Formats: sequence, C-alpha cells, structure tokens
Amino acid sequence: MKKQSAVSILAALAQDSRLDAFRLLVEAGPQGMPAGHLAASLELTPNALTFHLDRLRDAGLVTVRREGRSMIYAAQFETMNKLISYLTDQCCQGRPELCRPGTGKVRRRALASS
Amino acid sequence: MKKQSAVSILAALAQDSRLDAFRLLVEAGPQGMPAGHLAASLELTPNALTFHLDRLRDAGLVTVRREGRSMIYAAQFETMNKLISYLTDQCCQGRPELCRPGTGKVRRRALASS
DNA sequence: GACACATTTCAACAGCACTTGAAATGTCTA
DNA sequence: TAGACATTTCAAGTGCTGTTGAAATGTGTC
Repeated sequence: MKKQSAVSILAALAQDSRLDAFRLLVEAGPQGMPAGHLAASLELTPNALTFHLDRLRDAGLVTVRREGRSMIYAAQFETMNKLISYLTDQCCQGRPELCRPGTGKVRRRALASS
Repeated sequence: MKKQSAVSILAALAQDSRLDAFRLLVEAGPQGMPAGHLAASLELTPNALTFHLDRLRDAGLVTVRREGRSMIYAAQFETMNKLISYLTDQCCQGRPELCRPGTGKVRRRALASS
C-alpha cells in the first residue's frame, strides 16, 4: 500500500459519523445495508450521509450497489485489512519486539516509557 | 479504547508530514530523535514541525523530553498498538472469517516504502 | 403518466487545518 | 552577561471539511 492511500483511508476513518457508519457496515457483513437504514441509525440527514459515504467510497472502504430504490452500501474488508497491515509494518518496522498487535496479545515488557 | 480516542489518533496520522514523522520516530526506537533532525529529514520549517508534533502528542502517539537544547521526540508504540487492536476489532467484529489479512495467517510482505 | 419514495446533487456558510514569517523562550558556551 | 543555537509561540492568510436546506435524479406503484 502506498503512503498516499494510507493517508486517504485514515482521513476517511478519522471522523465520528464515518467511523460509526463503517462499523455498522462491518456488522452488516458483505450483504451490506441500505443508505436509509444507515441514515436512521446514525441520525443523519440523507444528504449528510451521502457526503460521508462518498468519502468512505473514495477511500475504498465501502462499495455501493443499487437495489430497487435503495442504494446498498457494504464494507470493503480488504481495504481495512490492508490499512491494518500497513500500520503494523509502520509500527514494527525493524523492531518487531516493540510492536506486536493484531492477536490481542501485546507484549509490553520491552517498552520503555519516559 | 474509546471511539473518540480512535478518531483523534486516526486524524493525527491522516496527514503526510505526520505519518512520515511517526514512521521516522518508529525507526528511531524508544530513544527517540531530536526535533531538529526530524525537521531536516522531513524538510519542514521548525514551527511547522512543532505544529504537527503537537498533534501527534495530543493524540498520544509521541512523547517529548528535553535534552540540553534539543527536544527529543519518541514514538509511543503502545498507542499505535491500541489503535490497531481497535481497528482489528472493528473490522472483524462478530465475523472473523471476513477479516483476516492474507488467507490464513498474517501475511508479511516486504516493507512498503513511501 | 402522475405520484411517492430513496438518494444524490447543488449552493452557501461557519469553522478548523495547514502554511508562512516574525518574534519569543529556554539552554549552552565563552 | 552576551551571543548562538534549538525550538516554540504568535499572528495572518488560504483552503478544505462538515453542516444545512432546497432542488434534482432515479425507481417503483397506481
């Protein structure tokens, strides 16, 4: 993953409503969720929701498909995975002993906090 | 980790210079790196660098200590670990089969460069 | 076709983010 | 103490971000 992509994805997630929206879409799974349902859950006006979903889509975090009158949004898990891998590499780069996330078991012994 | 913390950390990382700065600090390890060296590497004016480091510090991603005339910044690995854990939980919530970097285990590719 | 429904597009606005330059602060050395 | 060095603080300007309201687009139903 290119640095610029990572920045875009981070920026897309760095907002309350969007992080919530993504979480809801993760819960919804691959089948996704209509925009209307998202708007209701997030208490956003439809145009505001569209605004945020556009950012998530530009970052590659969600996909859309039409189903009747509804637009169905779904999380793009792959993108999140790539971001996590990128961040993990960033954090561990050359020093795996300092940074061991992802499994839930984090080794902290070697950390020297000032 | 609270959602609001995650948003703050994501926002702190969602910027070119800051992502670069953090990566350099990760490379530098726990001993850290003087601001001046960072400014030179990133080709930032000192005040611009301070601006960005303040944001990283507010997010808990770096710590500072004085050493003579220099301010030594160091990455706070713990914070990055927590963020990664949070994102992993988000992404896999209730559906571990959907969110797994690589196919089986964690895939470790060559380190990405900017 | 006419109408309701679901969502997007457009326009305007307040506020925050990033950049730049100048001045101030804190520390070391002579 | 004077002066240089390292960094921070302050102030001003530009552009982007998120919000809101109104209008437009696309789709199903009668």
